[in-house]
Amino acid sequence: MHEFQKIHYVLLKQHGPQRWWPLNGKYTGKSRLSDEEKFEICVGAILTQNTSWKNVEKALCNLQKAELLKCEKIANSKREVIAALIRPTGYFNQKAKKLQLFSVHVQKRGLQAMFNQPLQKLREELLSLWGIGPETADSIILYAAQKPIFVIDAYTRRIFSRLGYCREDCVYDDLQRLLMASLPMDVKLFKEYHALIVEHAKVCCTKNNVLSDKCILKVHNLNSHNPNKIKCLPNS
DNA sequence: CGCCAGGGCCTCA
DNA sequence: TGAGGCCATGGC
Repeated sequence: MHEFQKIHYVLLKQHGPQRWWPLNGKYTGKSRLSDEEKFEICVGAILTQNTSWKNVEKALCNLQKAELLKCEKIANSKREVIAALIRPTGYFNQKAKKLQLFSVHVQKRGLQAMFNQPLQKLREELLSLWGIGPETADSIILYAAQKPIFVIDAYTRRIFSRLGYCREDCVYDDLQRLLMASLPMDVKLFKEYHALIVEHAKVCCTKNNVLSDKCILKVHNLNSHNPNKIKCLPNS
């Protein structure tokens, strides 16, 4: 078994199934999603940019209560109305713009038509939108469109850099290629793996806490990887 | 008070 | 391409 699969197994054993993506506060982990649910995931993916999920939940709740958590509603509302509702997530002016540009695009394009494309086509289309970067695009692809791609975020970089596989400031696509090269293209695996990374980072791999002794990855000696053996990700 | 949180865009060299 | 500034709230 490759080490990346072993790490997933160990994290799963410690933290249990995460059942992402959370939908209106609940973790169901279901794979059949309505268009409304898919859209809600997209909204959450945008709102959680550099923001704790707690604050995103408040914003989603506000949108829900105002009955604006729908593509057409967000697309046709006033910018200030959206901004006020998503205020708890911070960057509310920018994010209101991002949500509206995304919603207008989806409205014109059609969610199904977009998501039915091959993965790379979908990724290019998402990345062409203002406000959608690689992590947000990949979160949408994996959790909303349910196509196999590994989401890289600050937690992923932190954990895998501390395990010796990359630099903490490594290039997004480089780390993504490294991880995906040794894992089966499995949507459920990628969903759970990413969720487990987030959970693990929150619980015992925080910024100021470098692989503590209670960290299961350290216990299993999975941090013995030598970056000189397998080529450390080039940053330049 | 400071740091951090499931980033991304813009500018400038 | 890369470093640095900017966006901004809430929890601890």
